[in-house]
Amino acid sequence: MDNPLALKLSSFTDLSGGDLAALDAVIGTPILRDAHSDLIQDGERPEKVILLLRGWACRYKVLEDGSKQIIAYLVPGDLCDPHVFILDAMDHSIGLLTDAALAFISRDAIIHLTDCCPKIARALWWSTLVDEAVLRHWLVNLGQRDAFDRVAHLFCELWDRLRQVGLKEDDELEVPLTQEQIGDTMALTTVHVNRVIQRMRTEGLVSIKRKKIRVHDLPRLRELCGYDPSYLHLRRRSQL
Amino acid sequence: MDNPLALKLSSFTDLSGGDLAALDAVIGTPILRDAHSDLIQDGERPEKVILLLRGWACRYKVLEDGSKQIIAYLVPGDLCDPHVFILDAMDHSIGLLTDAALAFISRDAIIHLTDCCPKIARALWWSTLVDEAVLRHWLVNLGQRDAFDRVAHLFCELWDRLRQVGLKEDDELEVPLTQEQIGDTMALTTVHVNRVIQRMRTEGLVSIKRKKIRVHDLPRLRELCGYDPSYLHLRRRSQL
DNA sequence: CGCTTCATTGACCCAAATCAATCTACGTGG
DNA sequence: CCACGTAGATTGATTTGGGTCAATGAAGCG
Repeated sequence: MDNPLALKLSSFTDLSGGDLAALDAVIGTPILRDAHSDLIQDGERPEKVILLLRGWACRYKVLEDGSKQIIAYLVPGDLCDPHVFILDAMDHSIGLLTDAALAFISRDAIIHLTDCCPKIARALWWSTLVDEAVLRHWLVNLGQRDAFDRVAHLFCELWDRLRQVGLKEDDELEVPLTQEQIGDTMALTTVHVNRVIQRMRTEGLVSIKRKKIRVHDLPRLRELCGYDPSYLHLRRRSQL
Repeated sequence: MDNPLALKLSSFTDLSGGDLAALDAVIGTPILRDAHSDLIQDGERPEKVILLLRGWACRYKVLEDGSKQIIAYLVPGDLCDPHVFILDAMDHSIGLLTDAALAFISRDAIIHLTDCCPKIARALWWSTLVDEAVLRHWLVNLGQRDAFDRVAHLFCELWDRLRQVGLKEDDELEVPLTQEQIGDTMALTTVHVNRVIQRMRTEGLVSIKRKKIRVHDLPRLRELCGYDPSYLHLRRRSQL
């Protein structure tokens, strides 16, 4: 299966052949975009739903004083706001962190998809609820945890999310983020992110290869920061 | 109109008489509960959707080390997670901050309501998207703003949300929260919240009457903290 | 080879935390 | 009616995690 959305939704529900075909149909020809371009900007009115097929993106908000907060990461298989048409205008931007392949899905196609395939509708709901749970978890991170635990939690979460869409077969995680981006995510300065990662490195938890951070020792990282992945709701509700 | 949910949804869409009747029907006899009790706890599986009719509640998460983060406030008219049945278990708790009146709505009643009344279904969707926008805004607050601005933003938001459900006719806002609760919300210690509020008091922005904080000078508070309420999406999308 | 983008390091600073008392207003039982 | 207990608000002294500022590497690239 090379449709990361289908793969992600499958981790929640059993999709039929028809469901899978419907999910493939909405994608069409992938559109390629370069890193650092914005998919949609704060204040714009979205006309399409964006599905990320390859690469990484993020939601972010820039304040008047120039400070920036990354609000969420989008990885392959993530669909931004299937029901965003209801609102008037975006209250944040979505930008690409890497080169990416995208599918732009029209409002009508989304409506058709959910009307035809109740399982998909339900699975998209689930996905939306998980996105919200992740947001709540980030809020708890920023509010209550120190710098080390914040960064460690981020790595643990990305590990689990990438594994869910089949992008992690090995036992290492490669993080394609600059230390500045990690800082904008966890509300730390580049300098401090660097010091945290230094510490992780001297403790043998991560290493740097070609400017990319690699996480080796996930079990110990999890234990050190008290990570509990239940908020990702990776298991489906038993009776469904 | 004494149904705060109907009032809230009306601010987004025009509800018919039938819609209003349907919304009244799901409420039934309000249930009274005392402050400080939990409506649902972390790890439990919700069986009913909770509608808050009177009083204040909050979502919160307690960490292993005992620290607590308030994740959201629920005020009259707020419905928690209309689609929470999809998930396996709660990843946070919901507790009452004041004495309250509630309606517990069954899963079937929610499904019936949304199946019969497409306008209500859409308005509930809108409400869910606004909740998520508020959460994103809080994340930006915790990550990028200093103590004064965080507390000021909270007051401004509560002002707008209460006005939306008809609980604010005068030009003052009474905040029924302890300084400790404000601290747990904005990730500050009680001591520091107190100092921030002292400052607001000496600058004539708020006052304390009978242990309740009262906000007088909203315009200046808004200006001082750079508050922009667009994230609450109080205006409906024009063409709907 | 010179840019440019990231990563790294050191010296110093500050907003907010911590610790530790008070103070105040209620509410309650006697 | 009052002494007492308790939750919450205040205040002061001190500490600290992380920020700020300012260079210095180091790798990739046109």
